[in-house]
Amino acid sequence: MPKRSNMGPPWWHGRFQGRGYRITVPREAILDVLNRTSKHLSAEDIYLEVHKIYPHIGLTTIYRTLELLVHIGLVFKFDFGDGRARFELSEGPKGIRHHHHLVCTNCGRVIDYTDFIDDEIELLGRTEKGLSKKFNFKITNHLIQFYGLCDGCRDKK
Amino acid sequence: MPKRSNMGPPWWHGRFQGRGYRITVPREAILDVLNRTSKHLSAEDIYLEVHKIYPHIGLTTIYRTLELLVHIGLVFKFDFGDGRARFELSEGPKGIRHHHHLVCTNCGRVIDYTDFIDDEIELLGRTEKGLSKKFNFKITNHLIQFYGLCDGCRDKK
DNA sequence: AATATTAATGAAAACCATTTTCAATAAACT
DNA sequence: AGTTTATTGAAAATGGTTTTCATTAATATT
Repeated sequence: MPKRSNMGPPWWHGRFQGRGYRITVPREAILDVLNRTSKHLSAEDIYLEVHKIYPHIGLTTIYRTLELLVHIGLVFKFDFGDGRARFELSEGPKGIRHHHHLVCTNCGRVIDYTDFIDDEIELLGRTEKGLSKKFNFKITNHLIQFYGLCDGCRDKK
Repeated sequence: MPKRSNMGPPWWHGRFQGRGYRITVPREAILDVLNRTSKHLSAEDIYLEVHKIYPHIGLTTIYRTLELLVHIGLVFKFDFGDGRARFELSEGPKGIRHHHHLVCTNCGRVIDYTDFIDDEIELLGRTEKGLSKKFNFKITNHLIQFYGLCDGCRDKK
């Protein structure tokens, strides 16, 4: 249930208006779902969640909206190698929920970690600046993932 | 043309034998293609390349072999967001060809960079050690990608 | 070297996440 | 309220990847 309460329009409205994009019920519902979770949701996960409240919203709209949200930088799309994309609200490196992933290549488990983020941020800051300059590339986000065998899988092999 | 010349069996044989995996013509051909390029090849790219020399080898075998190679850690699978996976021979952070990617979210261009790798290695070493200990995770590889707009795309928007 | 064992292969079909099509709907502007 | 045009939903299409199954060939055994 998207709760707008009484503190004016949600923070994301500005990202739509002025670019020709419209604020619609499905879009608000999807952002709301993403905003409430810290999990890595697939398009279908989001569909099922949205469906509970708005049964008429179709999976196609979920995909289209996610594509838009990724495009305007509100959402980040991940690939953990299981054939379906995952989505999270994107927060820059300074965001409170910013984290990276540890992916088990055997069972597919994904662990979020926030440790060492400070060191990483410092390095990433330098790297981004350097790359940005060298390649005239405007960097908007980054992805760091470690792969290996998780606690449960490392001994079984 | 897989060239084995005269210096004994290729370095990867040891990764197959002893684990019950067999050394076959398709597998050698695929590794050979990957070994000769520095591009990011899709399964189909590899198929077409292999097909020039071994026209009877099918796409199915390419997929199966790549899956195996990824599983035993010889190959790394990337996702650049265009709906098809890319493969590269995996080299650890110290490998001569080790690099990271800059991905343009507008046109899909991928730039390899090796700059700042030294700094990264130092940080990654620490991070890996810490994460490995904290989560009892055996880290075998990592992925670092920056996203943004490339030289050609940044102004057009 | 011949045979037995079983992993690997190829062709076709199946799979399934994602995208496209197109007519109907509903934001935002006048 | 009326107009414009972005957005939506349902169904069909797409296309990379996986599965099936009978055949072939790499390795082990004799």
